Amino acid sequence: MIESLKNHILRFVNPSKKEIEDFLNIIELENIPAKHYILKEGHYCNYNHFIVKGCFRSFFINKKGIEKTINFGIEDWWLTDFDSFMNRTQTQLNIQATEDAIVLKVSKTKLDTILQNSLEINKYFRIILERVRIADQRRIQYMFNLSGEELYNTFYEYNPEFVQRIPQYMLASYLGFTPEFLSKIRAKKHL
Amino acid sequence: MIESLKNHILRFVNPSKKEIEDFLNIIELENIPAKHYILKEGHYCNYNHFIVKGCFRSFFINKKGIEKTINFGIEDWWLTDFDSFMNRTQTQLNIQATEDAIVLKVSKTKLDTILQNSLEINKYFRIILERVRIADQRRIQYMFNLSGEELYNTFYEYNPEFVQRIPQYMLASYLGFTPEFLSKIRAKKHL
DNA sequence: AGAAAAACTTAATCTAGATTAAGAAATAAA
DNA sequence: TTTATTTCTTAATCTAGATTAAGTTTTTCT
Repeated sequence: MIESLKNHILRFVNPSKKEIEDFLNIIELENIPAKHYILKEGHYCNYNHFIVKGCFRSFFINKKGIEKTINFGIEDWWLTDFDSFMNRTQTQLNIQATEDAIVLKVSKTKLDTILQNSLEINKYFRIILERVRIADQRRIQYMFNLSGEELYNTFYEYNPEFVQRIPQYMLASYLGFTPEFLSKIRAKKHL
Repeated sequence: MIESLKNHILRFVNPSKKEIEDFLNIIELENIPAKHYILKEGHYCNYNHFIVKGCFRSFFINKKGIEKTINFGIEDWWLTDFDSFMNRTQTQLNIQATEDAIVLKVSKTKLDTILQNSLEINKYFRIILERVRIADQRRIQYMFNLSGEELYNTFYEYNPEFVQRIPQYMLASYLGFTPEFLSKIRAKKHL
């Protein structure tokens, strides 16, 4: 189980045996059944989660009471609310498993002790965050540049298997429009 | 000049004298007159820029030929196109000074040699990127949740002085709507 | 100071996507 | 294998913001 995280780390950096063992020692394994939450609005986000298996969505509830999905996470992704995690504030986010899942989680306090001294683990998270930044920027760029229909087509093109994996209304929300509109787009595509 | 970067680093991490000197030694100073570019579409982004003074915007040109501002940067911010910087790809972005500016820039190759060995500089950039991630997530959340008018009011509330500093059409573009619509919002506010 | 360029405003018209509502399919649960 | 719950579709109506176009104000340059 923990091998998948180890492999992920070794794809990016070259820690010593001790360095990686120290890190892996603070990791906790958790099974999350579908629909269960690993973070709920109003709570403090004390963990960063590495997804071994399964799929999650993070969403918040807007003033009209509608759920807005702002991110998905699948295998080999880290998932947390950095704002709450770093600044020790109450989160506005919910993070929910969309299918049965397995995560490796690390608490803020334990992670901090590792990051205090480990060059390679710092590198690892720096590199992960650089990649996240690229993805975020690309997403913002797409949101500005593309119509709803184009957003869907682009997403489908790059993530065809993932589209099957989640309910349509979640994808609609992630792309920034209503499920009704997504239905309309799909109807148009099929004839 | 380089003091401002030094101070910024010391706000987040505690490098040894040698560690910070080694880093500062690879930094180059550059003056950028208003309207000049530090990055142009189609080029390779070989530098990360720390803004000592002035203001920049990064934008791309969409298919309709319209400039879309996706970020601003002011004093004490790092500015680059990470996608191009990390992946050595041609950038789609333009980064332009909106006023006379001074930057400290560091090349990818030199930065890499520092990041190879320096714990504290890795920490520094990791922390910066965590903060950037928080800002990006918040921005995405706002874009989904708020109407154009609310986006403007929120931005104005948190950055009143900055609104004066840039042309309105750039702000409109950054917020995701047209300058005409921003004019309408402002007209409504004033009576 | 005067001309040119850049930035901003106003108003009429148009459209992508939201909203509302009701029914149909598909999944899950009992 | 029936019932309940969740998800998806269709269609009519509505609206925030885009587009177009023309005029005005402000800034920059010579």
